[in-house]
Amino acid sequence: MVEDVVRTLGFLCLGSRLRRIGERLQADTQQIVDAAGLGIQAGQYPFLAAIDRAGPLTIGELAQSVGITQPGATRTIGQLLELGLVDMRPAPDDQRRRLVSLTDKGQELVNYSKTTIWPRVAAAVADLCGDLDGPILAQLATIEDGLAAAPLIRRGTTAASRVLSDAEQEEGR
Amino acid sequence: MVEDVVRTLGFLCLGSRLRRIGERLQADTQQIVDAAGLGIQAGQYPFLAAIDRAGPLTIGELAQSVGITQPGATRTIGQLLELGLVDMRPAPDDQRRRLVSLTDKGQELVNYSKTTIWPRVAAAVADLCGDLDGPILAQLATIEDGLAAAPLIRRGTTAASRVLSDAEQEEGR
DNA sequence: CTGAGATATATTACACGTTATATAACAATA
DNA sequence: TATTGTTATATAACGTGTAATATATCTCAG
Repeated sequence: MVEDVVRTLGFLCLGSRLRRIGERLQADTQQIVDAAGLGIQAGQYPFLAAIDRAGPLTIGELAQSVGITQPGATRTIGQLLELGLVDMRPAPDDQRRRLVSLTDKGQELVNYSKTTIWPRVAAAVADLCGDLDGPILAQLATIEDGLAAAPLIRRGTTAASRVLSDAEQEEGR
Repeated sequence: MVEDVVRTLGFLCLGSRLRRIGERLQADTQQIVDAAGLGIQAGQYPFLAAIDRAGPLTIGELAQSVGITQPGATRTIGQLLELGLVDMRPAPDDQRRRLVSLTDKGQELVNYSKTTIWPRVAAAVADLCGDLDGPILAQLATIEDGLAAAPLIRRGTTAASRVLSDAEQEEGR
């Protein structure tokens, strides 16, 4: 077996490692989403969730809200337009801004996801790392080992509804 | 100010969030590397470090070692070949395998980086999150806030040598 | 020793992030 | 009001990960 250098090098490779774990988590999440038969990418959800929470948002606000750059937001919103999940029209007061809102179809998808997929994913992730504590490198090692032992799709199918609100509290610090 | 949904949604978006932070860390690391005037990408370092630690490795072993897929390893090694930092030749016993080793130039770069850049980066990251403890979501929030307050390049220029060995111990659990 | 399957690497196409820059609309001042 | 600068979005080019597949080499059963 070969040494995992990214893991061995600790803080030096923390960036690579976070990215790597994040990609793995997203891929695992995609499996759960796909299993529900919705034709959507997991990475598109934060955009829908942002509009669902805050009401119609401009491209720039969406970019800020999901934490990526504006061209990335423009592209993803383009995809969601194609899928008929969102609608875009110029803001009435400023023709430069484009207000993006959920279509009925988009709102339905969000409502459905909120009751089924999202709690399921949150519960699986919580099962993976919800009770962890301690230095970050140790937690990451546990998460990596945990994912190797059992992917998200085989985790946490119970107590799902509890988890979302916990997450929000967490952030409220 | 717009709400950060990825942060708000907690475990549900942990994948996106880890990726986002990882990308940010890597971009910050690149600044430090660039400041040293070496014409190398931060993401290429793990490959060099892997060979430096284990001796010549095949493409497949490198992929495993760095934790990416084989096509990614093939591409990065291609770049390092272009840069003259590594050498590749078929394994003597199996013509399918390609053994990748450091050139003199590559070894020099590693030796130099080991004494200057790597401790610098590790120290900056340790300064950012070395003393953190507690649930992972809280730690991530602190890291995000910390990066916003002061990027890596403005962190941890002292006590650098200590950090690398600590990281290795950490992993030894 | 030959043909079938397995394995290692290379190639291709794609996903999704970035930076840099173009374009359109707004704001302000000479 | 015409010009000049700023702001919002779109587009282009690129980086670096992935999955799917082609190609070359090895292994082994018949």
